[in-house]
Parts: sequence; C-alpha cells; structure tokens
Amino acid sequence: MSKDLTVSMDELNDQRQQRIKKLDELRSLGVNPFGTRFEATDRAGQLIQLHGKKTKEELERSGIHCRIAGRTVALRRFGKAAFAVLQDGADRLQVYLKKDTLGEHAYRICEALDVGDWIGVSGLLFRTKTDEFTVDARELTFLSKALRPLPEKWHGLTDVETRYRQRYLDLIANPAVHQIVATRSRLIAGIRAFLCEKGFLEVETPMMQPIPGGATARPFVTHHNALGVDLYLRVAPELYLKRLIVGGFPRVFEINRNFRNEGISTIHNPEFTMLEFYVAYADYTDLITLTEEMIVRLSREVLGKTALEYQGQHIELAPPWRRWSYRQAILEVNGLDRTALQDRAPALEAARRLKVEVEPEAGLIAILTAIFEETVEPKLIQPTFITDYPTELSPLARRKDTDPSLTDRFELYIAGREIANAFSELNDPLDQRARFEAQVVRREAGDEEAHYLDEDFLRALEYGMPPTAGEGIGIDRLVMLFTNQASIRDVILFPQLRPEK
RNA sequence: GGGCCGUUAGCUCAGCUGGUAGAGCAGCUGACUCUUAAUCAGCGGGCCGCAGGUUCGACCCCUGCACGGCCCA
Repeated sequence: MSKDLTVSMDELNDQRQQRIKKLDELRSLGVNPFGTRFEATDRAGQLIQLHGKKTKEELERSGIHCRIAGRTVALRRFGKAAFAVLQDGADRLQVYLKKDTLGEHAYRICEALDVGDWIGVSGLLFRTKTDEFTVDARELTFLSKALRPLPEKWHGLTDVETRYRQRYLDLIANPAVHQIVATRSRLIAGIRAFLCEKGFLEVETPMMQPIPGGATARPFVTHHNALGVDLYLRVAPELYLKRLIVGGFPRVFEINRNFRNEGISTIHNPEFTMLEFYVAYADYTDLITLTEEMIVRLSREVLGKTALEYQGQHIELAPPWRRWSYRQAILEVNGLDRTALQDRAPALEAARRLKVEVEPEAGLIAILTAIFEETVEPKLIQPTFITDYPTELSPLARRKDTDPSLTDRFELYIAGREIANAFSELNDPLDQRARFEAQVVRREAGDEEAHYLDEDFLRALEYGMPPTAGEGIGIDRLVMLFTNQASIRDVILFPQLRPEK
C-alpha cells in the first residue's frame, strides 16, 4: 500500500481525522491511546450468568467487585455522567461512568472516548433505576483507540460483501456470528473427542502433493522453487491416510483443508474442511452405524437435541437412518421399471421423459448420475444413506462380492446435500492399478477431474493393506446444517472472494 | 459461462417522466449526573462503482467493464 493512498484517505475521511485528533488529546492526559496489559479478571458473559438475575437489593448487599475489558459499542452521555456498553466476545454489558465516582482525571478520559474504543473498567455490579444490570465504574483504563467509526447501531452491517471481506467488522456489528464460529469450533472438538475415544489417532498428511489423489476434482498447482517441481494442493488426504493403514495404524483420522479448483457457490468454497477417517478390519456398514452414532452425539452435545431445523425443514437425526441403494432410489423416486436402468437406450429414454438434460454422447453411468442428481438428491431431506454406487464412479472403492459392477460404498445425504462419502477400501493392488489406468484414459480424453495414477500408492498397497473402511465428512456443510445457514460463506470466516479493486 | 437483481455520505437507505443530491444513525459545537435507537438546539460531510455514449442538461436513458447476491449450466 503506497503512502500517498493512506494520506489521501486521511483527507477524505472526516471521521477518521476527528479520531486521529483525539489521539493527541489522550496523550495530553498522559494516556497512551494504544496501551498495554490490562488484567481483566472477569468476562461479561460470566458476570451476566452468575449475577445477572440478582435483584437490585441482592447486588447492593453483596457488593460484587468486577474487572472487565471490551470494546465500547454504545455511548450515551449526560454531561457529567455516561453509560457505555462494552462488548466482550458476543456479550454486552453496560457500564456507568460517573464523574463523582471516577474522579476528574478519569472522567476526562471518558470524555475523549468514542464508540469503537477498547477500555478496561473495574467497579461494582448494580442495577439502574430502569433495572439494567450494570457495572458502576470506579476505575477506567483506556486500552486502544478505534480510528474508524463502527457501522450504525440499529441496522448494523448488512452488506454481505463487506461482511465477508471485513469479517472483523461483521463480528463486531453482528454478535450472532460469534455463535456460528463457536458452534463450528465445538463441533470439531466434539468430533475429535468422539474419534479419540474410539481409539483413533489424529494425524497430518501432506497438503502439497506431487500427485494429487483421492478425489475426482481439479487441483490447484503451485511451485516449489528449491526443488524445482510443481506441486498440487491436495484435493483429498485419502491416499496418504491409506498408506498409514498399510504402515500399521489401524485407526487414523485427519481434519484439515482440501482445495478444489472449481466454481464457487453457496455450497462450494475452493478450500474447505474435511474430516477423513479410516478403520482397519471394518467395512462400509460399520461406518453407517459409526456415522449415525457420531452425528447424533454431536447434535446432543452441540444443540442439546436430536433434531434440527434447517431452512424451514424439520430434520430428525435419531437413528436408524434410511438406507437406499443408488439404483433403487432412482427407480422408486421416478416410478421406473427396473429394466429402465439396465442399458443406455432405455436410460436415455427415461431421462428424456423425466426432462433431465444429458449430453448427447453420455454413457449409461453419466445418464444415471444426471437423473440421480436431478430427481433423487433434492428429495433426500431426512438423513439417508445411498449405497452401492457404480464401480465406474468409485475408483478407490472395493467391489461388491455379489456384483462387481457396484461398490461397497455409501454417501450420506441430509437436507438434499451430500454430507459424507464412505466405502470399503479397495485393497487389491492389481484391481487398483486397473482402475487408475481407466482414469488415465479419461484424463487423456480431456477429463481434468479424472484421477492420476500414483505409483507409490500402488507400491504401498502391494505391501498389503488390511481390509479397511474409510469415510470423509464435509465439515463446512455439517456446520451449515447445525447452524441453519444457507450459504457456506457464512460458516467459513474468510470465504474466497475476488480481490477487491 | 448464462439470466435476474444490486452498487448514492462512515453505516442503513430514499431519490418521481432527465432539470441545483436527501433522511436517520454516526461525526462536530453547545446543554444535560440513571440512559438504553437517551433527549434538545445548531453545523459540517458526496468520484451517485468505473469508462464511454445520447442530450442544452444524466444518480436517472443506452453500451461496455468491475465487484457482490440469488438462480441456472
């Protein structure tokens, strides 16, 4: 940022000028406008919780002393007294600043105070005439100056672009956003606790990979100067976590970022948080019960109940959840005869009848995918495990013993959205090689999402991987569900936007 | 990529059929020692997203671009 720009902004913004002037006023009072340490022994939220229900008399009798810090978010002055509202985290607590109580010097500091400034206060808890729970300040410490004015006190900050670009401002103006952040944190902590309790080990695997693998997606490319090689930001940790299963860890999990070079929408951010976990000696049906157990427990812990409201829909999380095979779901939802999906010609005909658009050269699997996405997905409001995906769509999943064209796999849908994807892992290195090779053919035909062939991963499998089941859960979408948010940008603190000009 | 909508003061928003750019909050000055959208009196504040075009004249009409939102692919 050039110096000229800063200077010209100073000239432009009268409110900033005003506040810069106040820096000197504070200094002339012997106050550093950008101060240091303040021992806040109390938190507003705690005080409200512990004493907020006490009557005026109870508070007077017990004379509770407290010491808090926060940002001034409202200021009502009366000449020789003032009420300030302090925001401490998501909580707000009123402070009474009276000249007689504070003394001349401290009150002059109070007079230099602006909405937005950080202060520390110590004093006694009491109730005002209008019954508001308040700190009667005995001491005022100026902590830090705000040079820019806060958004308006009544409407706050509503411009979504500014809310995403300047999340700090969103958090100041809209304390409800704190709740989303807190819920997200508790959800992730809950997942860690659950998995650790089940004997899983948390690990971290490369985010920069020489061969991006584990998902059907376009990767981001970056470059390592010293090594002189291109590296890819991972699209999934899958192939590394399975190497750890080969290495002898029977239960591992990772919670971290994946990066996919795709469009941005209300359910897609280029970087998103994924939980992946792997269980040796288990199959995908074990993961069905584990998933039910985990999500219901998270719901109890975080929401205190086993049902939730999402965008006007009531969602019941108490297990067991519906299990529906991919093919059966398509047939039932659309009232199709089972022969309708056996070959390309009748499937194409069915798609036409259902008004599902498909590419003219689409194969059977592509037609099924289109029909599924269009007609089945939006109906999967209550938690549903869709099972038995076609092998062609699942290059890393184990084939069904009863039908090698299908895999031992499920995807969990809630509120019409994919939340989890799991399967019994393919541990036959020769079959895995063949599947990779089929992907390479697709890649060479121009499919940029097709998987790469990873020789080292195949080598690892050749040392022998026990039967294993693995699952990935999209944390952002889970948080959306738990916090009733329609857009992924509202559960990611700093969502990806085009750079502002 | 396509469609629709938006972009005006620090924030939230008005702005008629094209004729000198407005309000509330915030700010500044003053009054006020229990307010809570405090109140009362006065004052200042604009690249109307950017660039072209039409017109005697454009926040307004037209074209392009940028950024954002929603929907679709």
